[in-house]
This record gives sequence, C-alpha cells and structure tokens, in this order.
Amino acid sequence: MDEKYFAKKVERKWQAKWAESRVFEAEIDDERPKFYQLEMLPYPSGNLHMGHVRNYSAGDVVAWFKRLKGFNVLHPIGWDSFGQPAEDAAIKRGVNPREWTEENIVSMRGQMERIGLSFDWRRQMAAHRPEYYKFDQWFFLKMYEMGLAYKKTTQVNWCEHDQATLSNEQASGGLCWRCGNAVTKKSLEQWFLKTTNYADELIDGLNEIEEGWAPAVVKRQRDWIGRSKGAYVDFKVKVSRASGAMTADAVTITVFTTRIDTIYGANAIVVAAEHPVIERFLDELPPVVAGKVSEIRAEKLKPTDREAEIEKDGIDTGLKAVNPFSGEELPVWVGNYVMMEYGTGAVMSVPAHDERDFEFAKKFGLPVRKVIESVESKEATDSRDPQDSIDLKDPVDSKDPIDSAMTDYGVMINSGDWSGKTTEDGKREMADFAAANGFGKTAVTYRLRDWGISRQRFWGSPIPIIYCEKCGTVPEKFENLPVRLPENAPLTGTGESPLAKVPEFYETTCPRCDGPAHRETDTMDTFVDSSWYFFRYTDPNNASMPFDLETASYWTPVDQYIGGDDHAVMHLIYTRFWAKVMRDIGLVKFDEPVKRLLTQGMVVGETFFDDSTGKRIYYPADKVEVERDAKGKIVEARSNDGKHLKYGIERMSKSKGNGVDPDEMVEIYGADAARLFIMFAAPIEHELVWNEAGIEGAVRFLQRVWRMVYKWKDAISAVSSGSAETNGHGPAGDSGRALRRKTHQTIKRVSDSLESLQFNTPVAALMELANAIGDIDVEDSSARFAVKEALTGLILMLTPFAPHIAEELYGVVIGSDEGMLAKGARFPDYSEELAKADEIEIPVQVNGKLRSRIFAPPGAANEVMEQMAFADEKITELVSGKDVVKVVVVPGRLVNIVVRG
RNA sequence: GCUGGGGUGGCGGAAUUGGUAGACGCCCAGGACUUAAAAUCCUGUGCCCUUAGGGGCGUACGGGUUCGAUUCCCGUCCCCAGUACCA
Repeated sequence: MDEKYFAKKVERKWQAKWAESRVFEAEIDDERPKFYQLEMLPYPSGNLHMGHVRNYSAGDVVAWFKRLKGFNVLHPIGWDSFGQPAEDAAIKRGVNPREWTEENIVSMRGQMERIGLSFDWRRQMAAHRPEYYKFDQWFFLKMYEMGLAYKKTTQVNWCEHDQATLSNEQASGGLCWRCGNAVTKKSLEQWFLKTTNYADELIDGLNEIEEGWAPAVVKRQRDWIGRSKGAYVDFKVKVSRASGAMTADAVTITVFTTRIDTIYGANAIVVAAEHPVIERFLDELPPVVAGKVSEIRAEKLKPTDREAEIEKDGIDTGLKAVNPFSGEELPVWVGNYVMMEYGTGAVMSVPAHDERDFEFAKKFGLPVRKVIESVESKEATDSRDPQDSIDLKDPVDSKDPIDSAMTDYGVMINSGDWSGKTTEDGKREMADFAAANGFGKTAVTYRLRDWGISRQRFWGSPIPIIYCEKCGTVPEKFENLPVRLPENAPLTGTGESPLAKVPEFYETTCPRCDGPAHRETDTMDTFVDSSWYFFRYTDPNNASMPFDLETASYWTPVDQYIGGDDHAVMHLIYTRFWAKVMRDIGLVKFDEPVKRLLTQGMVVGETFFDDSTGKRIYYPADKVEVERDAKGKIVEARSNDGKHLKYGIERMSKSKGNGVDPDEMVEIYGADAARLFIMFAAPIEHELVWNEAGIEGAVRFLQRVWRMVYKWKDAISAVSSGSAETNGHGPAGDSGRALRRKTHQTIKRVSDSLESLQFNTPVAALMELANAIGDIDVEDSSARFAVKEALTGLILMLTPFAPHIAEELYGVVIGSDEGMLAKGARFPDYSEELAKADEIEIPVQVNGKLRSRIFAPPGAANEVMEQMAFADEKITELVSGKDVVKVVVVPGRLVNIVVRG
C-alpha cells in the first residue's frame, strides 16, 4: 500500500482479510468476559437503507470497542424474512416468494459486507427457512400445552389497505404499523397468545432494566400494559316493568372504578353498547333506545380518526341500578364513551370528579354532586364557621355549580359515614367494606390484551394445529415439525388464507385418531419470529431444540440491543413476553432478555413532490432548485423546468423513492467515511436529516490521518515501546509533553463516551487529537515518543468508527499486516497523571463577569490563586478604589471578586 | 386535551456536581502553493459598537434564587414524540 489513500482498495483488502481470518467468529471462551451486541434484524427487502447503516454502524462501534477492551464479543445478524413484502412481490411480479427472499438476502449481505460490518456470519438465521420456523411451531405447541395459546372469535383489527389482520400493538393509535392507514374492525376467529398472563411481570420487570433502557420506551411499555388498581362494585338492576319472570335481583351490573371514594357522587351507571345487560333487556327497551344502541355499535366499527374528538353520545335505557353504598337508585345509560374491552364495560358516572362523566352529564343535563374537596379548600372551610359547611345530610345537587371536574385527591364530603376520610383511606376501606358485604372487591385491570397471532397470509410460519371431525382441535406432534409451507399457493392478497386453497397442504390425518382431518390454514404473525431470534444465534444449527440451555446461558441475556423506537411496544413487548415463557419452559434462567436498549433516531431526507405527476424526488438532485431561509429551512422549491414543488421531510426508504443508496455512498466516499460521518453527524438518539455536505468532512479527516501516519512513519519507527524518557521525550512544558496530555485526555474522553453510548462526541475528540498531532513539527525529535503514542492511540480509537483504514494504518505503524485482533491489540488505557495539565488557565471574574485569566499550577492553594488574581494588571485596575466585599475561589476553576462602589 | 422530551451561531451539534457558552465538523470569507484548477496548508468566522485597546449584548420569553444560571425554581410561548374517552 502506498502513501495515497484509496478507500476502496483498503476496504476490499481488509474485508477479505477479516473473512479469511474469521476474526469476528465468536466461540464460547470462559477466559474472557462475554459481550452480546445485538441490532434489530432487518427485513430482507433487497436494499439496505441509511437507517440500517446507522443502526448497524452503531452496533459495530460497540462490538469493536468491546473486542478491543478484551471482551469475547458475539455480534450476529439475521433476517426477519417472513412477511408481506415477499407476498406482494409474488403477486405483483409473479416471483416465488422464497426465491425472491433468498436473492434479497444475498444482495443485502453483500451490502453489509461492503460496509465492513463485523458480523459472525456463520450464525445468520432467516425466519422463512424451515429449520427456523420449525421452532416457532415448537414454541406454539409448548404454549398450547401450557394453556397460553388459545382460539377465540373477536373483533380484530383489520387493515383494509394491506388486507391483513393486526395485533393491538400493530394497530396502536388506530393506524396500521406498516402502511399507516386507519384500521377497522372485523370479526374473526383467531389464535391468541396469553400475554396478559404476564402483565404484572411485564410491568414490574421494567424496574429491573429501566436503567439501561431508553426512558421513552419504558414509559410507553408501562402505558401500554396500563395497569390500574381499583375495585369492582356490583349495582343491582331494578326493572320497572314487572314483565315475565325477571326479578329485580336477578341482574347486577359490575362496574370497575379506580375511585370508589367518589361513589356517593355517582349520578348514573353508563354501560357500553355491547354490554350483556343491554343484550338481556334489548327486547323490552323502547325502540328509540335500541336504535341508539345499534347506532353506537356501528359507529365503533368505523376507522377512528385520530384528530377528531368524538362527541359523547348516549341514551337513558330506563333501567335503574342501586348504589350499594347509598341505596340511591341511579338511571342506567348506554354511552359511546364506555368500552366493552376495558374493565367490565360499565362505569359509574361521577361527573364532579371525572372529566368524561362531567362532559356527559353536561350534555344530557344530569345532576352533578361534589363528594371530594381539595385539602386546601377543606382547610379553608374548617377554619370558617362550621355552619357554612355543606350540610352532609342533605346534599343538594349542583348547589355550587362547577365548570370542570375536580379529579385530584382530597377529602370526602357528602358521603354518608365516610365523609371526612381522605381519598386514600376511602379507596382502601370502601373496597374492603364492599368485599365484606358481598357487593364488590379490590381489582386490578390492564390495558394490555392477548396477542392475536393468526394471519390470513401465506408467507409466515404455519400454525401447527389440526382440526379433526372426531377429536376436534388437535396439536400437531412435535416429531412432525416443521409443518412446511407448500411451494405453490395461489397468492391474491385479498385477505383469505392462501393455504386454504392448497388441499395438499390442509388435507391431513388426525395425529390422535388417524381419521381425516384438516390443518389450520392461517400462519403466524411475523413478530413471532423476531421474538426469539437472538437466542437462536447462540446455537444456530440445533435441530432438536430452539437452542441449548447451556450454550444460550453463556451468551444471553443481550448486553446491548440497538434499534428503532418504532418497536417500543411491538417487538420489545413480545420478546420480553417470550423470554418469560422460555423461562417457564426451562430454556433460559433469567427474566429479562435485554439488559440495555439503545433506540436510535430515524434517518430522514428532504423529499420533493411533483404535484402534477405525484412523483417524489429526493434532494440533492439536479432536478430540484431550492431556496432556503436563514435557518436553512426550505422556503421554495422548483424543478429545473421552473415548476413549483411541494416538499417535506420523511423517512428515507427505497420504497418511497427518496432513499440514498448506501452502495453509492460507499462507492463515492468509502465505507469508513460513510460510517464515521453517520456516527458524527448527530447524537444517535436524534433524528438525522441526511445531508451529504458533511460527509466530505469525514473524508478529509481520514485522509489527514492517513497522511499524518505516513509523514511520521520513519521518524517514529525507531521509537521502541520503552519508557518515555529513554525515547527522547523532552523536558516538561515542551510540545511532546503537551501532546501526551492531549492523548491521555482523549483516551479518557473517548472511553467514557463509548461506555455511555455516545458516538458523536468521541469522533470530535479524535479530530482534536489529530489536530494536536498536526501541530507538531516532524523535525522535533523530542516529541517522537509522544507522537508515536498519540498516533497509535488515535488509530486504535478510530477502529470502531472506521475499521478498515484503522487496520491498515495500524499495520503501517507496527509493521505487520496481520490485523489488530490477531496481534492482540487493545484499546489504549489512560493515565490520570499524564492527562493532568501542569498549568491551568483560571478565569478571573469581577462581579461575575469574566475580566481576565491567570495561569496557576493544578492544585494551587486558594490563597495563591487569590493573590495571583489581585496581582493581575487588569484586575488591579478594575478593583482599585472599590470595596472588595467578597472573593470566591473555586479550586482549579475560577476566581470571582465581588466589589462595591 | 393528557403524558413525556426539548428550545444554544447560517447549519449539525459541544459544554463534570451551577463555575471561561459555542468544542468538533459543515457552510462562508481571506491568504499561501499552482500556468490554472482540484487537493492541501494557514487565518478569520455568535451578534452589535469601536481606528485601536476595548466595551456591550447573548443559550425561546418574563421573573426568581446565587458571588456566579444553558444548568436550579416559578410563569408564559413554541416545537417534537407518544396517546385517544382505559373509568
């Protein structure tokens, strides 16, 4: 290799060397601590996008850093290869989804290799291969045995655009996670996994991992699981008409409330339109009520518009229910704001202390009764004449009209014998009282629903269940797994299961009675595959088990996981659930599969739209002219023929046509520069607006480092690894000494940053170090040791960001081409002593304003610093003739003189 | 609406526990080298005033605490994300 830097040449050379020497292939080694670095696996669409590059570059930085720190690092990659795009491609282009997928894997692997990612490719898994999905089925059967997999008919989320069923997590926010379109409801029979069995664990387990996870993700999971503690209370229904054999006591409505302390303020019971009590009395209710009920029901099946606030609606059914605490008779209403899916589908309406109930009461003119008083106003009331306080025996509704609900905790009033108790006491004691008297109990409810995994799709793992005319639902035998996908299923994408059209697939015999039977024709949600894939990496060729307990126990849990936060409540909840199930099966020995989670921001691009053609154009493109304001925001965009273009910022992707091709970046700038830049451009958790201008800076920096190494190559070749002094390191205060200080400070900064997963600031630190080396004259022989130390340090620290060039330059410096890992290279250590400055610049302030600077030795006594400050010319001038009120000296930091007059 | 997170130069972004605001990079300007260009190197680069020395202002806005506030507290505005009646 000559003195000119050709990125492509260096990169090809080291990619080949790495592959040949298998340095990234990890084996169990009890001598070294292990480190499992994982990034979220990609869908093999055929094209890597810049978001992937960011994700995998960050993971590679950590993997390299840990390797150089002496860890035994597992850094695998695989393919989330089941899913809709393969099926869509098959429908659109008539390709075989398996072949299409395999081809994409090959081309994407090539892209990853050209970026130089340090994966252990032997461990690669792909979800669509029978040797993998066999174990999806294995897990399903285990869960079926354990009672964790069951089938039921419900209203499932349905995406009309994708013609697909969605789990609640995938339809979060009422929008399809894939296409973003509004979701509707559809009645389907499907298989569920009992995630709710683990609701408490899923929420409590967050405490264990909270420290290492992005706070936003933890919060979203907590909210998603949505545990709330309260009570059930039974209200007996009275039927005013004495028709039939129905008695008043035969029916009760159980409500769930978190605020049982407000029960004396209940003015009605409001139930969901689907509530059983409505079913039961539907025939007897006036037609107008029945009409309203079906109107509300129909409304709920429509896609929800996120923006629009749904107006409260409802109707008095004419039924009455009795408040078990007060004996008061309350009207039973149907309300559109009560959901059958949560709690009991019935609420007690307390308008004075609940915003929704307040709104409902206001609209329908229902009475509002205050039963909680804030502590402050209670104190105020108490201090006044007791006669002024509200008459507890005869509370008058709306006596003191309020304009909003008071939802805070406080003191109970107008609540019979309970008045005077605090909310906290009331909640506890009233629930106990209800339990003791048989009309209620404490209860906990969750927002989390079971995970619906049935998909009426082809490209997924078949659900290993058989329906026998005689035996009913029968699980496939373990020894018959995998249940393989047929090669030729008619794919239409119309929402019916393609497997139902392949008799060779579904016609089978019952595993129990050998009689004629047919297979389940739905496949599993692809999120099943990604729930346990990273365990498979530890033991990728196991044919009898998903993985071996002992092998997996060495590598797992994952030490560091990196991926997008779009999976905060989908994949990341499923995989935590899965780990807990695996623990219960006895496959793993811990509760939480991922110790630390880093969520990286999206890579987005400025996109332009041509209104007339509806086409997207990515900038920079020669087709677009852009005017920007002072802040760099676009104010006007035109195509080169002068047509106005609409513009916006959106996620970069091939399918949107606004993506930057990583291959192109590598071709033009080199993989190292592209990686270095994407790490340097913005903090990893921020969104990154792709702008190619900055990447030139990364190229320049690498070239500078390259030239620097060659410039010093001969001068430092004679410097042995002996002590500084024996190698011409000069006296204190000279350039070599200053450089050593900079080197050791940089090592500290870079190590600390990487340890805390900051990737932009260490790059800045390395640039500073390079600048410092650049300041040294090559003729200065007294600095040679320092330069050698700085250069090797710089190269080693650069490795995680730009491994190819680092390997090459490391070879130049040590005179060997074997590679750092083979040579046992280590990330440099720093010496506190050397990092310490021998003179510190101390700002001197007068009245808090910076006026001068002095130079003091580190650890200078306060008196010395004070003396030096007063000795300073400028300070003397400013202070003279004034009273010195106070002098603040912060050791090693600053001097502040406070004067008056 | 609610819940989180945030607001720092032309831009991306730095700033231990309150202690020199603007590191590093991009952009831009000037200079050196060159027949020329590219590359490279050097210099400047928050805003305003000033001939200079220097001075004033400045971390969304308004207050407060402090010798000292980007950092802590109160209020206001704005942006981003999550969420959609969860009882």
